[in-house]
Amino acid sequence: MNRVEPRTLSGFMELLPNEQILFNQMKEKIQKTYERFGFLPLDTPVIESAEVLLAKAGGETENQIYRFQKGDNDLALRFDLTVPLAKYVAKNYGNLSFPFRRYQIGKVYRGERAQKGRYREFYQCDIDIIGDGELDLINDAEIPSIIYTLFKELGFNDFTIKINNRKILNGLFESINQKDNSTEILRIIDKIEKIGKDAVIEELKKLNVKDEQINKIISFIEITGSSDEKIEKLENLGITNETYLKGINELKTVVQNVRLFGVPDSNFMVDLTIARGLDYYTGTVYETFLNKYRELGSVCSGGRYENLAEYYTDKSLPGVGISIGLTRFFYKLNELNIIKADRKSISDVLIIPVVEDLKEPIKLAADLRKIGVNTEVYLNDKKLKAKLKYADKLQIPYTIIIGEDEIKSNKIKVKNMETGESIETELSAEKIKEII
RNA sequence: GUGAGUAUGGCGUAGUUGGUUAACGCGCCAGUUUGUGGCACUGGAGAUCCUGGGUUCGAAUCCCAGUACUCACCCCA
Repeated sequence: MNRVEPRTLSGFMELLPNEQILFNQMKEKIQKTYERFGFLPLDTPVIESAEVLLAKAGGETENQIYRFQKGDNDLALRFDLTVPLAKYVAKNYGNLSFPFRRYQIGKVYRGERAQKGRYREFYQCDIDIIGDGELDLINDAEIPSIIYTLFKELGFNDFTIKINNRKILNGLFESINQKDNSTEILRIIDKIEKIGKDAVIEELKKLNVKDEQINKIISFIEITGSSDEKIEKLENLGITNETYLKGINELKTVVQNVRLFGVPDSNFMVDLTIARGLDYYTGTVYETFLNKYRELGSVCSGGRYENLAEYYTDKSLPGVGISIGLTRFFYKLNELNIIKADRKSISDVLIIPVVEDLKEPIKLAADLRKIGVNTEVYLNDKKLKAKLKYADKLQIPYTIIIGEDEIKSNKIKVKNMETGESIETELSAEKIKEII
């Protein structure tokens, strides 16, 4: 027989059971938190018509998208969850209630060269709030409170949600006549933490930005102090550009209201270097860092955009949202041993039959499941030793052996596999549940 | 798209002046121990040494090509 080597494509994550259990737990916590804030679930197809997915596109996105023909259809795999959302809202505009709050957790695809912690197929966990015509700025302030609740829920305390406003940066660029280069400059500024101040200056010089302008940009992003102090310093820079002033006002409002939503100052701050590479953000932008693990980069980011679905509808649909790249986040947490995948089974109990007639063991399992106990019956004809070894290897916490004696006497022993101790009780699901 | 590196049982690895039965750990199977797992001991199964070609009396080892994977850049989650 000509065997095919079993392999998984580069850039695609595949986990062992213990890791998958942990991954699913994280995914579930994220989902529960999103729902607690009233976000509605949404699931859209992984495959869309290329025309729809590439309505905007251009540049890198176009190069990285998986695109293929099936018959006469020109198809593509979604590369994020925002474009499908835009299509969905435009298509179902009449059936949705605005502001439309939706979450979506799903896989997206990017055909780029894989590298450490970077995948071609990965989960994004998105929330967005979409307004009809307008969306009040206070929504921008609620977002950090969701991030805050979420990371608390995931077991983190020492994290910082960094907040900035694109209008401030864009206004600054306008005021120094660098509006045309704004996307490029933003990208460079965004890298300051990684490459350092000097490298940023070098890159700006390559863009033919004048020294005087570079100095302005640098002294701007080097503004220090608390969130309120930074805002005050921005106001006192003497820049009169309209966009700039609007940005400051927005940022000020957001900061005040973030506090209203209960996020402590220890977990958020204004950071003027946060720019986000994506060019569709037009106002508030967010990035979240785990302070003890800065090397992870931003683990949750997003922002405000002026018009979600301009390529699909005339309706004006401003929105604000965030995304967590769960696959990468999980990979890195695991790599740094911040999380431990120590559960190898999801069974609470393994029932081990040592009789021919499986009626009683199967009935007991059904009874246990009915009252919420994850129960598994060992169904292969092996020696008792092998059956116990199975429970041991999967670290199933309890075992119950059922044979002729147990059925006759109506008494069983619940064995704690960690301590090795057994507790005798009645052959009844309720009694067993009390023990485990 | 650009650059560098790696490829040996299921997994992690050893294996260079080219030399005959490819080694070790983990895992797997069996036994010591016929209704009680983990520990220990004993034994066992399991390898187209990535693929194709070349050099050589002889290649896991040297050369060429291909493929895959990894890392970095670009970009991004």
